[in-house]
Amino acid sequence: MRLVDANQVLHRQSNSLSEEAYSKIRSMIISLDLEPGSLINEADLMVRLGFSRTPIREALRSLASEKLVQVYPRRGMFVTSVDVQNLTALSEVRAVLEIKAASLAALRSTAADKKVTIALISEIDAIQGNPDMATLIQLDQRIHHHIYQCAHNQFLESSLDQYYAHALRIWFMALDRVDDLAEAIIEHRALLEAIRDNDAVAASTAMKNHVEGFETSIRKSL
Amino acid sequence: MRLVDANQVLHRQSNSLSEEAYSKIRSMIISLDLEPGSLINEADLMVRLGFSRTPIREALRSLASEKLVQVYPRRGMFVTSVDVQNLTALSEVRAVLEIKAASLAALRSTAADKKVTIALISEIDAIQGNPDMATLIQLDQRIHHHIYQCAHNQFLESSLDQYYAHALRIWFMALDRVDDLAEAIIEHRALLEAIRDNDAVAASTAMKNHVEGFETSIRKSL
DNA sequence: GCCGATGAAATCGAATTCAATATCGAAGTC
DNA sequence: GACTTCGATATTGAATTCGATTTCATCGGC
Repeated sequence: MRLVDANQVLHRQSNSLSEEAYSKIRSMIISLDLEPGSLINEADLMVRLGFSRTPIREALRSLASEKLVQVYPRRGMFVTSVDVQNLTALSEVRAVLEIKAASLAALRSTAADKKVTIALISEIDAIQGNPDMATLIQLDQRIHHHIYQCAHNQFLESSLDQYYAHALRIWFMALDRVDDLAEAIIEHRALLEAIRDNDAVAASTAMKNHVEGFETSIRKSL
Repeated sequence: MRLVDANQVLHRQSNSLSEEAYSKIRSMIISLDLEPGSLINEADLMVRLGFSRTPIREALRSLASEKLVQVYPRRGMFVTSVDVQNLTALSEVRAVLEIKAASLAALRSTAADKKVTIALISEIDAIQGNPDMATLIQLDQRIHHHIYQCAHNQFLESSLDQYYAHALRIWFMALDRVDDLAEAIIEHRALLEAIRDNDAVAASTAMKNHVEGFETSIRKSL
C-alpha cells in the first residue's frame, strides 16, 4: 500500500475536460482573444488547448446555448458578433434583472452574505491611485456575482451570470477608450452599502444608475 | 430540371440529430414523460430515440445548461426536480421579464407582428365549450412565444423561452388539479389587445396579473 | 455475525474513426 | 474570356471504441 501522491491531490481540482475547455474558450471569447465574428476552427482549438475533439465540441455547444458562439450546421461555428443593437438589447434585459437582483439582495442577504459584502466594501476603499485594469475588472466581476448570489434565486443568478459575460466582452471592446474605470468600480460602494443595510429601494436605484451609466458610457465610445 | 418534391420540403425541418434529440428529450422532460428527479439512462434514450450516444450526450448537455437536467460528473445525469422553492424563484424572474416583454411588445410590434396578434385573438374567440387540453396548452405556448418575438430583443426572447419551459413543466405537474384552464387562456385576450393597440401600460398590468395568477393557482394545487 | 476490503461489472468521459457535405479550384465549353 | 460544372479536399457531424471511475456484491477476517 502506498500513500496518495501529491500530484493526485493537486489534480483533484480538475473538473472534466469538457468543463475545462468550456471555461477556457469562454475566457478567450470574452477577452477578445477569439475575435467577435470570427470562424472557430475546432482543429485550432484542439492544438491550442491540447484537448481532443469531443470536449471541445461539447464546450462549444454549451457556449452556443448562451449565445457566445453561433452554430451554422455543416458550415461552422462563429464567435457571436457584437454590434450596437446587441448592446441595446443586452442593456434592456440587464437593467431589469440586475435591479431585481439588487433589490432581492438587500432583502435576503444572510449574515454570511453580509460578511462578504463588507469585505468587498473594504476592497473598494483599498483602491489607491492607479490600480491595474485586470484587478479592477476582477473586482467588478466578484461584486456583481456576489450580488447575484445574495438574491438567492438560482434562475436569476444563472441568467445574470450569462448576461454579465456578454457585458464584459463589450466592455473589453471599449476598454481603451473608456476612462474613469476606477471611478466606475467605486460607484459600487453605495450599492453594496444599501445591500448591507437591507435598503432595497436604495439598492435598486444605485444599480439602475450603474447599468444605465455602463450603457451610455460604452455607447459613446463605440 | 425537376420540381422540388414535397418530401424534401417537409424534411427541411430536419436539423442535426443533436438538435432533434434535444427537442425530443426536452419535450419528454416538460411533459413529465421523464419524471423530475429521475436518473437519466443514456442507453435507454439511445434505444428510445434511435440515436447514437454522441447526439444524446450533446442534447443532454444543452439541457443541462438550461437547468432541465443536472449533471453529477461520473455519477450520472438527473432530471431536475421541482419543488415549491423552484416555483417561487421561477415566478420571481418570470414576473419581471414577462412584464418587460409585454411592455416592449406593445411598443415595438411591427405590422406583421400585429397580424399574428390579431389572428391569435381570433383563435381565442373561437374557443368553445370544452376544448381539449393539448390545444389550449399549445395555444398558450404560441401566444407567449409571439409576445417574446414582438419584444424584438433576442436576449429577452431566449431567456423567456427557457423560463417558459420550466413553467410549462410545473403546469403539467398540477394539470389535473387545476380547473379553469380555458379561462386562464382567455385571460390573454386583454393582453393581446393591449399589445395590438400599443398600450404598454395595459399590457404590463395584464401580464402581471397573468403571471401572478399562474403562481397562486399552481401554489394552491401543489 | 458484522464490517471491511477487493474485484468485477456497469456506466460515464474521452478519443478516434468513419461518413457526409460544403466550398474552392480547375478544366472545359460556349 | 467568362461562366458553369465536376471533382477533390477540408471540415463538420455521428458512431464506435477505448479507458477510467464508481458502485455493488461477495468473500474473508475479526
